[in-house]
Amino acid sequence: MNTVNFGHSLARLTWRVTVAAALAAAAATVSAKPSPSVTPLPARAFADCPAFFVEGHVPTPAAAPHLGKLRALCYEAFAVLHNGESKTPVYVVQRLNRAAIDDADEKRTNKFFADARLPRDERAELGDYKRSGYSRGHMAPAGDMPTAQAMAQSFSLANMVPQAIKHNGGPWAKIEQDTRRYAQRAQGDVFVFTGPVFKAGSDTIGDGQVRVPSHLYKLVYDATTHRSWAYWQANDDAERASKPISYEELVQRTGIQFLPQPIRTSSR
DNA sequence: CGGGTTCCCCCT
DNA sequence: AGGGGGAACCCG
Repeated sequence: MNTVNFGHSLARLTWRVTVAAALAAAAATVSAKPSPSVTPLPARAFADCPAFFVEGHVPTPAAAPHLGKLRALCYEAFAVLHNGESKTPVYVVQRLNRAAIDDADEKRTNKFFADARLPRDERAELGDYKRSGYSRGHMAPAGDMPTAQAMAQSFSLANMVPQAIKHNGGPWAKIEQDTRRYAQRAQGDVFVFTGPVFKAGSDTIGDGQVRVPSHLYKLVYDATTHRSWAYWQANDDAERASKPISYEELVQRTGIQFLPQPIRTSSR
């Protein structure tokens, strides 16, 4: 219901969802007061798509509010660390380069779907977003997708957050285009992490209570020049273009160490 | 449920 | 003016 069966071509892909439920159950018995606990990522998280991660480093969020059951999802052109509590990504990661962007000329499909690889109680449904007042905002943008299959996959709600409509089509769209243009002119690989940040007591949409982020970020890391910068935007229709922040500042604000340490990185 | 159409807003 | 990010509505 409200999900998409990709059909034979995708079934052959042998995607695997890395499930951390067993670890979560074990962790729950450890502490009598399991206040904000985070499901530990299994050692083989993203084992099916290691190429999206800088030197194989899988960023793991520190314990924080609204971080629930974490699952690792591999797609053809991006990977999602999904949070079953917020029913959104923690982050979505892409590895872009000139060849990939030169291929990114697929026709936009607009076929949004609930991702059947996630348990029902951990995933957003189409009905949660309908008439919510928010748009279904891509984290890995449709405009970056190099193949028809990747384009279709990008419309998974596991790649979405409830986003202020004017923000999505306004300053955020420009950030996506700027990032795409940068990757097209880059010498080599550019890693991009995109995700939401939630305030305590944030709003939710729909019966499924999909959490509405207060901010969105997009980290760009050029693996050739070792330059990095991050966009940090309020999820608000009144938000305007703003100057990027440093990698270090983004780590402070999110509690997520996106890049392996030690790493040489400088601002743009 | 699929597909097509119409509309909206923002940015270049 | 055109393109890109969407929503909502209609119709088989």
